[in-house]
Amino acid sequence: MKVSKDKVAENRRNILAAAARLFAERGFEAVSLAEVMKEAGLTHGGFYGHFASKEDLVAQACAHAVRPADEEESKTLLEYTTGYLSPYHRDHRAEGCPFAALGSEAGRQPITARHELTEGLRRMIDRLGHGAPGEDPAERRAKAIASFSTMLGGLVLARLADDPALSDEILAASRDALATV
Amino acid sequence: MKVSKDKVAENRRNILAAAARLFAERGFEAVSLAEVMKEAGLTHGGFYGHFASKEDLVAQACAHAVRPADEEESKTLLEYTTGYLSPYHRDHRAEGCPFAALGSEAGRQPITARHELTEGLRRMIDRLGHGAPGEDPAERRAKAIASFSTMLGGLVLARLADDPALSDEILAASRDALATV
DNA sequence: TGTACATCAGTGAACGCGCGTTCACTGATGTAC
DNA sequence: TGTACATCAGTGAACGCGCGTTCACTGATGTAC
Repeated sequence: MKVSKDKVAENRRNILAAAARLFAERGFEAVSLAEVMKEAGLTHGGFYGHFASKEDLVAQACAHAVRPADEEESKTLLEYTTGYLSPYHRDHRAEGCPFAALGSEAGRQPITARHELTEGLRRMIDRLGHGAPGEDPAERRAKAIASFSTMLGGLVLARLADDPALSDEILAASRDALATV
Repeated sequence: MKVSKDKVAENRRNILAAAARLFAERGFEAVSLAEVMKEAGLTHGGFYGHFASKEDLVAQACAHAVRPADEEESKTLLEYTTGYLSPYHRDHRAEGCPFAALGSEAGRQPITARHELTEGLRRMIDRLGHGAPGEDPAERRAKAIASFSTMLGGLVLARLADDPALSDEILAASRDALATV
């Protein structure tokens, strides 16, 4: 049955949100289109009315995942770091940083998805740069990049470790290193 | 046809090496068992004579990928950093660091694979800690962990970025930050 | 040392299954009058 | 504003395909004598 234009737009947003969540949780390949549609409250046949292919969904879900968050603009780098390298963030992949959730897979995705993620990464670097300490913009930008590398790597390693003590130690060591930047 | 015991052992090593290479290049799920066996010079039917399942192969390939490299033991942390955050390493995923190639997927793998990777991570931290500067072992260890986080994150982001200039900038900023530790 | 044969690593066809994708159909929407 | 009907978003069965896995078979290995 046909649905209203508003409902169509809402369905599309739901599909993107469901895809972004599921991809972050289980990876691009492990999630089927049927699962995404079910999570969005629809049946799988309607998918191709919204997207051209799974590859298209992956790219648009990446764009959705890295879209500007509006708030948090005024956080300092250090404040951001503490929340990023927290046990809560480590344990909640689906609602966390998409770069940490999908980072190593992202490099092998089609250029469309990589491009969306790269644009998101630029915004992230700019945002962190505004809250970073340093004499001139170039120094602040370099600090933002290096700090984000440490955050991302620390979170990925903390999620990888199957020993909670080691995992906590990785979070703490990465946090402490960033506290002295 | 039956083959000699030596050949069986060699075949097994070839399967593990092929799997580790292909997994690092394309991820665990995108690589089929038939591809692994073909790369190892065998046909797919023989797979189950060596491994119980794909999950078993994934775990053992992880163990293979993070096995101690014997050499490089005496490198300083800074020397290691330079090679790690190099364009060559970024552009050669298959022969590079398995944590960077598979990091974000690894956290969602079965516990068997995560355990092998965690053991490899412990060895990596110990090795880097020996070459790290610092007053006492605890300080050197913390430095090794934070530095490896920066290396891993920097490499993952450099591989993700579809803009070569941004990618190079990420490598350089991460390298420079580690040079002053 | 030489021979006879049981063992078993590897082969390749076959399996069931879930995937991405397609399509005829349904029925609410929204436009033309 | 009210009615008639063309449009089209969503449904669910169906498709071909490649996957992980199984298995009857082959023939070189390596052991028993």
